[in-house]
Amino acid sequence: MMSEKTVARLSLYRRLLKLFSDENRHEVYSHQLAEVVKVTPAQVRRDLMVLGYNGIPKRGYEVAKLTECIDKFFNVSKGIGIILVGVGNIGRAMLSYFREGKPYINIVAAFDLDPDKIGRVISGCQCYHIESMPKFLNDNKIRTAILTVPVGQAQGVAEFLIQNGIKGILNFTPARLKLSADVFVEDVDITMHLEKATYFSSIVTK
Amino acid sequence: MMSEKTVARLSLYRRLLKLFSDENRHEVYSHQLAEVVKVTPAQVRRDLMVLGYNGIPKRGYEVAKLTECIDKFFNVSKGIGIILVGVGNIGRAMLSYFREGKPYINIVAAFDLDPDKIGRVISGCQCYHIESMPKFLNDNKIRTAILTVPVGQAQGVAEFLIQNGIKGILNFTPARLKLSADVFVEDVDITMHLEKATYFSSIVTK
DNA sequence: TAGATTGTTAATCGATTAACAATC
DNA sequence: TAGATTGTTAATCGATTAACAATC
Repeated sequence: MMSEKTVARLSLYRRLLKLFSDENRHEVYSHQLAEVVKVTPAQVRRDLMVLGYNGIPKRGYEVAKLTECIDKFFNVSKGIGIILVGVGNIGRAMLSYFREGKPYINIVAAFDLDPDKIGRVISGCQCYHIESMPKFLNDNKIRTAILTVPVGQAQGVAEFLIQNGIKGILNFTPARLKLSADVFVEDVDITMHLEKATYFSSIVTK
Repeated sequence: MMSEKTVARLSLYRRLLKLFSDENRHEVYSHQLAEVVKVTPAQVRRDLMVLGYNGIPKRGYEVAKLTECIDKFFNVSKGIGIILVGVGNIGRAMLSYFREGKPYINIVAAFDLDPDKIGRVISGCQCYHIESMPKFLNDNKIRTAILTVPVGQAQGVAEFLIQNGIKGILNFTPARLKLSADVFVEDVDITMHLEKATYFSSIVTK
């Protein structure tokens, strides 16, 4: 089983490789990736080993082939469809964010309760009533959802999601979801991140 | 020096304590906090030890006093002012998010380049031209900034921020900032989080 | 008292790094 | 060849947990 940190780093390497590719660089060394991601070159080599693609001593890794391997690891070719639940401020920001320049992950539908939002197209994404979600998920074989509902509704909506086949949730609410162990929850706890930033910015006086 | 993880957990404990307080619970055990945060009770006790407030065997921790200690740890009493740079979709979402129910952290000003935004009040926050930032930071002794500019401008704006006294950045851009070591950067890498969620939701079939 | 929880340390665990033979 | 980088493992490091005496 792949560690969460390795997966997170592979996502970063992927982005860096795109930059190298844009600059027409054909090879990259482990220490070049390591510098940006702030790990040792050995760690990078270790991460890349799991992809089953080998670098060449003295030449490094071929940018194109390595990109292909990481894309394969993340199943890019399939084109991943996800849904978003809760079209509030953060929900709309995410619809806009993932509309641009994320070619393989697409938010294919948004769901809400607010009659003002239902039926509208927001940042290119159709907004439906949450009641129509079960049928939608079943028809489209969606496994991942972005959760941007108000905190009080988070647990209930999350349970509703997994009842309908969702296996992974990107949780932007501050709620700590209690769900069965076979569901993956990635928390993005914005308040916590900001409290960390304010805490450390006040003590780094030195 | 406090570990980042400990600070992150203290932020979570703080929120949980507020919930306990709302329920009129006066005491809390380490294992009750541990369950929600998904660590062992020993870890919770260890985290709380650093606050210099002791629990009582058999009775646990007093919710009110413990809250007070964590608030003190995060310097709540001071009322922390932060700024936001880049009033795009995510920037506006953050302005709205931190306007509600975050009593001690306030976004006191937003900055942008877009003439359409400058001079407006967005989610209760005044929007200024980025040129007026140095004076504002100096007058108001701000140390923390939320960075929500387009990725291509992130590094430049971040350098501008630290030139003007910012010591901590909450970075919502996918850029990996290269800054001096005495600046704290908290990355919120949304694409990476989503890629993690999609990866793990596709392999938890079991 | 008996039983449960605390503060605290030693042991454990897992992730990271140093190191090095192999290789281009 | 000489020098640099790779794949890989043993050593290191730091964070977490188990364990237990002290305590209410």
